[in-house]
Amino acid sequence: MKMREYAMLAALAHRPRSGYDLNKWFDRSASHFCTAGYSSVYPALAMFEREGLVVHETVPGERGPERKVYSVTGKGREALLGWAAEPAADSEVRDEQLVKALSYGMLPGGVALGLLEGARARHQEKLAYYEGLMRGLEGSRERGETSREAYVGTKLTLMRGIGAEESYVRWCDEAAKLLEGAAVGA
Amino acid sequence: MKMREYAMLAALAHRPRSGYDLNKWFDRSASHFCTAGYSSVYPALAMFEREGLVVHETVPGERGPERKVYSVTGKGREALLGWAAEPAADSEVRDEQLVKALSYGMLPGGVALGLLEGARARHQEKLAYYEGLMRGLEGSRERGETSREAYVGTKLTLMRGIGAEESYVRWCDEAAKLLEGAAVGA
DNA sequence: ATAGACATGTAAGGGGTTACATGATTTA
DNA sequence: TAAATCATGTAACCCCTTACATGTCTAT
Repeated sequence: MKMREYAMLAALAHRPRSGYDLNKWFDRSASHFCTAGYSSVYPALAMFEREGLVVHETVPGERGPERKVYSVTGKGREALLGWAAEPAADSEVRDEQLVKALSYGMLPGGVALGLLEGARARHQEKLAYYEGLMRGLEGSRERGETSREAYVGTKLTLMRGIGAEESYVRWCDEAAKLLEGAAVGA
Repeated sequence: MKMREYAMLAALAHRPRSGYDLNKWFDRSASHFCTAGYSSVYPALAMFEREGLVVHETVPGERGPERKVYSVTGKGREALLGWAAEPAADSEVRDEQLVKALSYGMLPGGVALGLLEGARARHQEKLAYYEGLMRGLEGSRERGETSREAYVGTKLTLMRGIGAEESYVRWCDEAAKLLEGAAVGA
């Protein structure tokens, strides 16, 4: 089983969810370390159920059609924790910005600076987004809506998201400084 | 054309290289933002040549068989710079460590702490590696072995590599602190 | 002579993204 | 009544990784 499947299992361990919810979770809360679309989620859920890692309950949708809400079984939790207790593989990053940055020294003056400014704004925005999620998590924990296990797991990923974006914003600033200093005409 | 191909073009613009060199460059200097193996590199090089983006010169290998050394043409440089001047897509990260961290609150005490220690060591090591590359780059620039364009491009990626690893090490420390405070028995 | 680095490629298989397909419910 | 959100799935294609295939040169 791949990382992505374990991510789903972990999200279900934090709280029972439907495939639709899982997809939203990937989009809104996990996209900075793992992604998935419907075509990964639904087949995975079916497989989990065949293997006895999850069970589902059909619930009438509050605002929409019927939902299949999945929860992890004891077996599923065991599989998850056995995997989580092993050392992790190196993380993989594909960053187009850095590939473009390889050529920033060849671009006419100012162009790269503009691109860095845009990148800075996008990362600053993401930073604010994760900070918002963090406030939401703390609130939900205080109101007793979130278990200690789920709180710790989610907080860890949000801390990383925030740290990563702060670090990226800093890079944008330092990169701009370097380009200003190294400008062709300077 | 995809990001990975432009990365190759940029590396060739910094300095002419063979497919073998390109592969080493991906492994040693670009793996923190873009990866590629032989089976991407050689077909891409052949395609670049068909499109007139690069030309190659066959050079007797100094310690080994013959090498095909590729350089970018004017057309290749144009294609590269045209692409580099466009805003970049969001970076994609696949971080198994964070997926495992989702379950750290469910792991028996101490286990997660041990995993974080191991992760910290690996990232600290990478940090030292990038710092070494940075020293090498500065030396090579001072000795006039590297053009200003190549220096700026490479420096930008190394700055990012260093910042990203520093930030990851910090996360490992903060995560450990959180787990110590939130331990089941605490 | 054998291991290891140098060097260039091809083939196959699996996983993941994108697009497709369908339908219910609510809100404007 | 149209758009947006809710909700569950399938199919096809592409890319990427892994493995395969071959050969040279140097150093031990």
